[in-house]
Amino acid sequence: MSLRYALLALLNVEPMTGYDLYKQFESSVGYVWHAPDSQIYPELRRMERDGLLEGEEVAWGTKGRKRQYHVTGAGREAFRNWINTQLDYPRERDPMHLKAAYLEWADPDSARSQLQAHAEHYGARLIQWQQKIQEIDGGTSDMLNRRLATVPAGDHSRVAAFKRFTYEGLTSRAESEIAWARRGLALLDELYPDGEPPTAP
Amino acid sequence: MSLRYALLALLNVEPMTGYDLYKQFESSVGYVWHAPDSQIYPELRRMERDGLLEGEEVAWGTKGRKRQYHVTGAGREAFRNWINTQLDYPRERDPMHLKAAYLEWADPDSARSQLQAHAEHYGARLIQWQQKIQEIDGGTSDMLNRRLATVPAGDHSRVAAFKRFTYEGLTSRAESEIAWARRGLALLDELYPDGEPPTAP
DNA sequence: CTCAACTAACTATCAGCATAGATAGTTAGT
DNA sequence: ACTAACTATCTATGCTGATAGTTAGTTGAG
Repeated sequence: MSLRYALLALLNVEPMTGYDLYKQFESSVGYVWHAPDSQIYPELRRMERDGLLEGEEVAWGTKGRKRQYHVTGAGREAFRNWINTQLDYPRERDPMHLKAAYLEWADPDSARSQLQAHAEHYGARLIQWQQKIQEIDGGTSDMLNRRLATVPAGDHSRVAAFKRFTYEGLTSRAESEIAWARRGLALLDELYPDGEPPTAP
Repeated sequence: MSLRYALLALLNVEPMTGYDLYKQFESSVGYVWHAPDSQIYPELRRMERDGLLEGEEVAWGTKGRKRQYHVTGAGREAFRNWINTQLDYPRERDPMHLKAAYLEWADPDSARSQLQAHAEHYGARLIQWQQKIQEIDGGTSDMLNRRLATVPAGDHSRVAAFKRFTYEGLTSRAESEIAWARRGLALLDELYPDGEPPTAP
């Protein structure tokens, strides 16, 4: 159900086509939320059906047509309603931590490379999210600037603060994952000091 | 696809019925991985069909019957294969962080209570996971003890170390989420010093 | 001019998971 | 003897998301 609200959030800034939204999710916005186009187009149709959006056929080239959606009053209300509603947390289900619990079954070299990959995965995210924070601080965030243009100047700092806050959360999560993976690598060195003992537990 | 391996992990320790496994996921094991019974029973049948498990009808009371599954050689191999395979990370998709990015739309009181709930949610998890660590350290973890009974004494410390490592990761993640939520609450106090300004952005 | 890359939208299929409910037998306490 | 709680298994429905296509028009570089 969150895809709907991610779409509303983006369309609150300005009207867009499904393809525009897809591009957003493929680039910077995708660092917070991602969706494939095969999910976006049908959802937009459902949202229009539900009265949250209104679509409008726009010419594109000579024969081309595209459908641009803008948020309706009901859409804005639904968004505000969502943002004020407590979300319910899913049960735990994390493949990497599940794996970690049974790492004695793994080939030590494989365990090492997987923890290494874990650190690298979050390392890459970390850089992206830190970059976002710098863009926010430097006023060079395209997304944020378009959003700021739609709110009174007095609210600018507030809007920026929440965006920054979001990325802070993501960076500290990434840092915690990296630290964990590093501890895991150290643990492997400790538990398998010499080369590679038999794999079968 | 991870459910399959979570089930194999549990069944590697001892044969169990679908209901036994369901109970495990409902209790302590559920702090790392959860699945409803409606997912477990069909998956067990598929796993038996795929030769990873063998099921056996066991009497239960006078008329009752239950099906107890044990892991086959192919099952153990599949598990070892999984644990040695690099997993691929899903794209970012976190409702709470999505929400946080648009918190200027929220009613400040609602924002506060949601961040409070976020901290409390992870606070509860934190306690559970810390408890697990203490059980591991104190040798009172039922699950771990049954698992240790199946491996040579020389491997005990290793097996325990990986379990502990898993819960360490989960606790530090929880701590990072709690810290983030607290920072959010402080931010709200900063941005809305006096009562509650108009909600509409 | 033409070809590659891009824009735009849509379809199909499948796994995972949530939710809800159905059925039937068992056990323990009153 | 009754009944509540538990054990055991199964089914149905629906949403989300991943993957992998298809179709058609547009734009820009060489």
